[in-house]
Amino acid sequence: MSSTVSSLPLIALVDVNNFYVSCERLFNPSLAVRPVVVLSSNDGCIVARSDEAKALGFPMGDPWFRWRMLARRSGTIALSSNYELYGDMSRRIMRLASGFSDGQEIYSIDECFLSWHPFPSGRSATRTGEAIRADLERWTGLPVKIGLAGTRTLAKLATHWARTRPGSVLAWPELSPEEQAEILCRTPVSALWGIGPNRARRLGQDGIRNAADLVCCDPGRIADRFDRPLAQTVHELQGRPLFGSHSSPPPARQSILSSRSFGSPVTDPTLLADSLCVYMGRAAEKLRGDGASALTVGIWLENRQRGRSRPVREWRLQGLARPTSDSRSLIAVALDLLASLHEPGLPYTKSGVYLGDLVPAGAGSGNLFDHPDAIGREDRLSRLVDEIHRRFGPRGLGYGAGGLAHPPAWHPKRDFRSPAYTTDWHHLPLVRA
DNA sequence: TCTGGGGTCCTAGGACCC
DNA sequence: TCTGGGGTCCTAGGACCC
Repeated sequence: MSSTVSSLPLIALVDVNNFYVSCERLFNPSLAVRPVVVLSSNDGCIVARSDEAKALGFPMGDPWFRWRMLARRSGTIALSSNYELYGDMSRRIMRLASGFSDGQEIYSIDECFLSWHPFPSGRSATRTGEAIRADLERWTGLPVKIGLAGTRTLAKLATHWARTRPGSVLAWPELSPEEQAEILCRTPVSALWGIGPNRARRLGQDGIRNAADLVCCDPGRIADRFDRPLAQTVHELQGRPLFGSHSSPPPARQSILSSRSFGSPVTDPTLLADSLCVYMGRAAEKLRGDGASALTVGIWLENRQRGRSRPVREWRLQGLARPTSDSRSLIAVALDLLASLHEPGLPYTKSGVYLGDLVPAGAGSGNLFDHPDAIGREDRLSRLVDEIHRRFGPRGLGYGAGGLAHPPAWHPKRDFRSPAYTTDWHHLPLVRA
């Protein structure tokens, strides 16, 4: 195989290693060589692990209480999620990464796709990846791995194996056919992007166990026997890109959710209302940040009952007469819905809000009965609140339906939280000479 | 008493991702 | 006793229509 890629489109997946743990380690060097896990909101589940913690057997996504004893015995450090820190570090590294290619799509808080169309002929994909990795690490301190390939599914696969490479970079087109075949053989289908436990089990029943088995399949037959998304995965594995075109802008968000589990069960309707106000305030701010308005508002409440494996979740949805992004209007709808949903005495464990049918702000807004000045006033007030949040943080000013206590009684547990090193002056680390 | 066939739209729920 | 949060897409089934 030649050592360079010809003039074909190329996609790179940039993935920060153990992102949450790596963020924590940036500001707390004593974590550097110790096993570390980061817990989800409410200190519920393990959502990130250092390599040392992985080696000890801490699993992803499992409830924390099952692993507390192992943590104590092994000297593993557990930290609550610090989303202010992770969000800020994510913005920094994404902004830097966007400068390396023609196109960028931010896929998650710690991953983005970079694309070239075409990739310059004669240039080495491997060396390009290595240069990006070195710059990102130098500028942010965060360790990354990079996989490059002609399709996203192959770029994902390449990133999965990049950890085994000296420079943490793997360019699929620059591997020999033998190397490619070996990787496909050694990759179980469950490790491929888009194949979860369910599809892996069904494929196994047909004797399709690894990526090498799957890449030989006819996508049409896979679509008939299984489903279309799986057939698309086969297409992509064979090197024909389907997911995301190279030039189209990333699709607009279709819905916004905001929810949290309560630190302890809540029966008081005033506290439920307060939680919905806070979540709707957040969701509406995100909505305005997208330059969008919503036509559907929803809320849900959850209660967990003994003996039931899954919590009971009850929804209420409401269509709006005109699209809006005004926090107060959206909160008013949410509180109306709460009145019809809430059952007195039931101990709720979680609440959430939903904004759907999003349209660009201004589209179809206003009707005969709305005074234009009123719409302008709503908009200016919401944007003023956004500005206050940007300058003074979310506690600077908020919408409330009851509780002013801080932290509110329903607030999730965060017993092991680190400081907001990069977003709060009071949390700046001090260096003593 | 008899009671088709095909289309669309909506919703709930499942599968998957990080 | 203690099980996250925020998304996307697909499918099946019911309601409805002609």
